[in-house]
Amino acid sequence: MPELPEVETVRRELENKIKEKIIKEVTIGKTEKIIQRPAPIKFVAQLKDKKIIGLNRRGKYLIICLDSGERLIIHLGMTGVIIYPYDDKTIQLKGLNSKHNHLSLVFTDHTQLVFNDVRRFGKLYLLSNSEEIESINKLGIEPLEDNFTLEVFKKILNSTKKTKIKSFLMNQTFITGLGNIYANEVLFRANIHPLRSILSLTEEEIERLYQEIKTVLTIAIQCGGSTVADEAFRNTSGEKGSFAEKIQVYARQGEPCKKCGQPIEVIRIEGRSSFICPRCQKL
DNA sequence: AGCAGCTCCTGTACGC
DNA sequence: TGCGTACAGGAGCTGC
Repeated sequence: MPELPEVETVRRELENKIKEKIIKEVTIGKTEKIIQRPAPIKFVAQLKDKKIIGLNRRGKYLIICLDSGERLIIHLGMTGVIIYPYDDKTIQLKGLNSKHNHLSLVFTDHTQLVFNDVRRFGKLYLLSNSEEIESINKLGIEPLEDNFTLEVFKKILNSTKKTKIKSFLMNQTFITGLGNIYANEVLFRANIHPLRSILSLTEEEIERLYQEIKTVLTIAIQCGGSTVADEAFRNTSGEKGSFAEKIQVYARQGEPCKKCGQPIEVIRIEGRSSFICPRCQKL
């Protein structure tokens, strides 16, 4: 699923490709629920004739800035993909079906950008320059920004001591950008069991955790994101990222731990699969 | 406060 | 072969 590194990969690629382009035509799919606001008719009308001046990211949200001061905000959900330049024939080769296209932007140079999302967990917003949304306002700190220091990390941990560490990492209001794959990887690499409470963590473990959050996300961005078996992450050209090869625990149940050889186990935490090495990550 | 459990959704994998 | 079912999970929600 797209987490911070995947969204950042899309942002970087897309920024080079679509900056300065002017939207000529806007088409939305039948599933209008994906458009959170404004109402679909207004959403389409307001995008028309706008020029793209830059792309930002906040957590897992992609923010496309327009010359009008408005922002087109995209959350990829589980299976959302942005394809540019879009071509009806070639997307099938990438394993995508055009019936799941939910937004299409045709630019004045006749190239096309498409947002495709099979499971429809993605969300689209078009906000005026002053408009804000709660889901972004409440997001926590960006783990790759300079202000995410060890001291700040400890302070955030201190605000919610009883929470289990996996829940903490997955909760976007503390640190934003980690999803199930990277939360699993970070905990494995730091040798910490996902059910450990924050209160139980030693100073050393907290430091390892801090380092691994930054390391894992940085490596993943360098790899252009990840793609695992059931997951459809593609960059904007439809290519798969290469972080998948570096994954240590996610979806490896039954396979030997890459550190000690013990079979990886899977447990469910808050409805999500957690993959652990029972020897390296003790409760 | 924290968490279990449910919802949204479709494609894939599996058992019979 | 085909049908039913479980599963994948980001985020928002209810309710204990």
